[in-house]
Amino acid sequence: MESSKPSQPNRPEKTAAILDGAMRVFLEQGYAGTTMDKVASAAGVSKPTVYNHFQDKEALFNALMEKLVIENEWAKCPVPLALQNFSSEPANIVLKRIANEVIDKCTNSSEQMTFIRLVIGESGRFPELSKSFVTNMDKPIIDALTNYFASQNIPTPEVAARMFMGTLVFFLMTSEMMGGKDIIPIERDYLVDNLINMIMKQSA
Amino acid sequence: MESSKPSQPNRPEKTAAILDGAMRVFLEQGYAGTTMDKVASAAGVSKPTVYNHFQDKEALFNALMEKLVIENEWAKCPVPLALQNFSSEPANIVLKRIANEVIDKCTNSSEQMTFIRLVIGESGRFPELSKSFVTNMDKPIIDALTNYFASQNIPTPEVAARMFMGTLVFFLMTSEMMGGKDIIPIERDYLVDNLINMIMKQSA
DNA sequence: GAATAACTAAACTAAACCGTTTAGTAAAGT
DNA sequence: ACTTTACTAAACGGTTTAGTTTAGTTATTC
Repeated sequence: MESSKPSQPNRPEKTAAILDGAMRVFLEQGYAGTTMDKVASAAGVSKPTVYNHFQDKEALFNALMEKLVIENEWAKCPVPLALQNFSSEPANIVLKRIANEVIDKCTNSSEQMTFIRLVIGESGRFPELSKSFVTNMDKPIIDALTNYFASQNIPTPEVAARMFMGTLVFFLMTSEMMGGKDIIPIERDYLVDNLINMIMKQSA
Repeated sequence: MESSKPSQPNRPEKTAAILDGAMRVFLEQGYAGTTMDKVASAAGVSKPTVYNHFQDKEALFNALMEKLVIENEWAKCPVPLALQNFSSEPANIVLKRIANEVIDKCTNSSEQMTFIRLVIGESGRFPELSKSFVTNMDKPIIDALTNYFASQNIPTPEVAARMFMGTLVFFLMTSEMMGGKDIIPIERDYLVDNLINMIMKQSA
């Protein structure tokens, strides 16, 4: 007779393969457009194995998104690290590099954009997911920027941090995500340079 | 024998009823969560009638979204109108009223938020929809703000307009749409006042 | 009063999909 | 050799859904 916990983790490498396949399908097709057959096929795994590792489609989706949110390179790499290591450089140089890294991360890999689209699109049905996104992605960036602006004697650093990120996010959303590049065009460097200028003028 | 166009518009009031019912269901359930039975029921109409007025689910969705985008009160009401009629008042008063109207429009009616969520969430599958959104919603607002900031001698009015809207949109997205009100809290008036302050300081 | 146009209610078709089951395989331990 | 564990391939059951069909109703018009 088996012990009362039959749901022992199976082969961990299979779990990883399933999550990897699920990532590709979910990011490409959205939640509703994803079928468990496609996930199994993309993972190189049989469908029952998927159900041995995850209870159902929703549990798989939640596990995947949690993983993507937590170990996302976006939150790990650019902003908090850049602000702690290079804060001896001039502020406009530091900020410009950060802005360009944020923009590049989104424009170069379409996965980043698709991921955010998915989080927003499903934030009605999966409110915990979007909260986790804010906690693990937005909050570290806003906190790091706020501290940095405070160290640069910007009078209202929380506001400056939100203006900085807000302007970049709005630019990315309208230009890239929603295909508005040619509808309300603006040169990227022109926007970034003047955004930084406007904020940094406050410290003088 | 009927003329070669059998698809004459049926009773227009039925068309309106279908669009109205479809609006409620689509905004509440999203594209995938919406069934044509629910639409027919919400519209007080039989399912074949839905299909007599619209070719299929996708055509109905497109027609509805096009209508919502074009005749949206958001694009009609606050920004362009406010800027043309009251531009004799002090700039910080005008901008504060606009900011509050934009925020109120989104926080008071959950439909506005759900609508935007839907547009973003489906912008992968319906790219024309999001482009239409940018054209009819973002562009008029950005253009009006740009002209206004130019009239107030702000040096880079296009950038200021994007900072203004970007900060508000970022605030609404993180706080309201993604449930981050308590995760990265900021007082609304504090944000709006200092956002306007920062921008208007540029004209001096 | 017959014909027509727009509609309704309800049943139906065809396909998709979630999740399960069945039967069987490969590898490891005992 | 026997059992157990983790898996595969394929089929299946039940549900949901887009879209259609059928039969009948209301209202208008000729």
